Amino acid sequence: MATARLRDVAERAGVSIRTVSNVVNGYAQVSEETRRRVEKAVAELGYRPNLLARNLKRGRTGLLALVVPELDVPYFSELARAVIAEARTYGYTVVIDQTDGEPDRERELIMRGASAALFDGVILSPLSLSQADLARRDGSDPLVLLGERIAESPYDHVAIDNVAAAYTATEHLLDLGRTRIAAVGDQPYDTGETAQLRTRGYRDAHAARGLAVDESLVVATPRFHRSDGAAAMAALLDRPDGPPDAVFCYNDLLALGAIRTLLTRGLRIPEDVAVVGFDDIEAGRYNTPTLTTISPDKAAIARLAVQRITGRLGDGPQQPPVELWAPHRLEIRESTAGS
Amino acid sequence: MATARLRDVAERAGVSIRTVSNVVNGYAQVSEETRRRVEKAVAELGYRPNLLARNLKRGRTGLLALVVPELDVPYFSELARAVIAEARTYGYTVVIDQTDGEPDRERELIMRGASAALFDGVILSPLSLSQADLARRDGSDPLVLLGERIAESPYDHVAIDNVAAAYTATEHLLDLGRTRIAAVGDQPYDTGETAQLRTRGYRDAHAARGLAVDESLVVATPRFHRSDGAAAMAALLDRPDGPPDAVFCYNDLLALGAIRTLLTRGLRIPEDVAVVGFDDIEAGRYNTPTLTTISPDKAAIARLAVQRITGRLGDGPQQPPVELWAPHRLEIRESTAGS
DNA sequence: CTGAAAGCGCTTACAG
DNA sequence: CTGAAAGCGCTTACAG
Repeated sequence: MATARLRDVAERAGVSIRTVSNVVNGYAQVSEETRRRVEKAVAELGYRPNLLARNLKRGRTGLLALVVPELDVPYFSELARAVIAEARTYGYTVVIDQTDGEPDRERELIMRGASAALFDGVILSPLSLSQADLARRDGSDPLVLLGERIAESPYDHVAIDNVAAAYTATEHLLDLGRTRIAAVGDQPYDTGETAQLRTRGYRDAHAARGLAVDESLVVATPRFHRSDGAAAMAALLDRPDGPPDAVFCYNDLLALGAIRTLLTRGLRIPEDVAVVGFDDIEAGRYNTPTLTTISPDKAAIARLAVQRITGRLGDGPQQPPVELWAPHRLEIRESTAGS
Repeated sequence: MATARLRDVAERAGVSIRTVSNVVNGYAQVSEETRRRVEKAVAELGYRPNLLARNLKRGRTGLLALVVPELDVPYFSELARAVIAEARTYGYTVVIDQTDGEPDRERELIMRGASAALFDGVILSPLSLSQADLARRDGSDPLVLLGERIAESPYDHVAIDNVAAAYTATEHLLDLGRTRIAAVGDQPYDTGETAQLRTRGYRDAHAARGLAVDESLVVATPRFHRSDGAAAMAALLDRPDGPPDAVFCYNDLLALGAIRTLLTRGLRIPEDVAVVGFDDIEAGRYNTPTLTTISPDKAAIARLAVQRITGRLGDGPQQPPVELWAPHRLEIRESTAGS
């Protein structure tokens, strides 16, 4: 009974399945009397259309997949909110998938999502799939990547300018007169492209003022969690040459972890150590001290990504892949400006 | 070309579609030579099985939906992580949907999810759908609800004991000698059932000691966000009779918002005001002060919910709906214990 | 306004 | 080991 089909409804109502389909979908004109009979049968049988069958026939599902590494990293959940809102304006429902950065899962999802008809399109924020991996695919899937196009890639990319953002963040610290600025969150390996771009911005800002970078102040972290930031900060404080006077963390979570360590050790923020984060998550706005951060325009990222996906869904001529840039700005708060 | 079908592969390889299906799914024995031909054709055509068609035929999708009000509320994203992990052990992929608490969306999702074949089952954390609403459905869907069964309901429920948890939290504050304990997060309306249970626990703890509750200290908040907690705390501080000496917030986000307000106003935590939250999200563990909170066993919630869903998916005899309880405990940290 | 029928792309008894 | 064929539950020209 949980599985009444169109045919069952038709039989019960004494009409053809075509007619049932018409009333269920609100198509065409159906006589009042027939409609009533059909609706009665639908109710009695508890009929609900099988979406798999409908989608198979229609050739679309109305579903967009958003694939992110970690949902409990606020940047991603906040981005998800923006994507969901944007997709709805196009009539799409978004369904979210978390990969935990496992390459197999990321691969599986772009396969099953983009080209296996389950989803009409996918927006992927790759973590363990390097840009090079992605460049190997043929690009015919409705897939938009979040993050700069580093290697040549056959897909659309939506990103903020990480080098420029990191440059701005570092410059802000330099403007404050800080001279020993640590950079926390480098990822000097294949899939750490975004982190590497931020490191580049950090270096460029120093170079622009003729300042040398103390390489020991550039610290790598395995992931971008609070615990990584706390641990990195602890290591920085334990250095024989004393603590840095500022820290640029590659995301807000790292910064929040670092702040916890600083406060626990009795250091003052920003007097002793100024801290800048990246992402502008809500937690940073309610932390004490509130967190200075780079704020990427998440709504813009969502808008560009969804637009690009839906644009590829029609039958129009396929456009060549592009790289789209969303704006960002520096949000100055207590962790660098005092209260 | 993006849409090569089984038939195309079969033609190219010069075999029947049955054979192609066999090699694609790794079924049966296929001669080395045939397999090679088929694999070559698959690669050349870039063939990937249409999952919609496969699922329609197989009668299952391997997809579980987790429907939550807000993904950027850390409790839900942390819960999502647990559900995803648990579901994987059963071979299920979970796909997440955010309703923003809109009743229409919650309704749509349980319709399309549970009984429209897109998902094999759904785990729903209802916000705007009251228990009464849910009780009206027929219960034949593979649907598990998160939250206590308040009204009679035909579905399985998985929850923690909110009354007991709130009782424990309040008792902890009373044990500290606090006498004016505010409760922040009441929702005295139809869909605020969980909040109301927490208020009941708060009252019971007072009653158990023969203490009267100052009704003006029970404050409602529209939602459970940091901003709501900050605003509620500000209002509490502005009272003519002075601030409370403790606050029990119905989730950690409210507590974090309240703490921000307290710190901004120059009050000391816990000396002037002790704060207890609910949920045990990561942010509370890195906040300064770290947050005392009720820690629901999210892994247990996930385990029970997924088990229950998968249990309903087989062909076995259907069991009557049950109410399952996950454990919780009080996690004492700096916001009540000092540092 | 409504029927009979083809077909979306698969899987899988049934034969051989 | 492999084919020919039915059917999962829909939608939708094509007729009438």
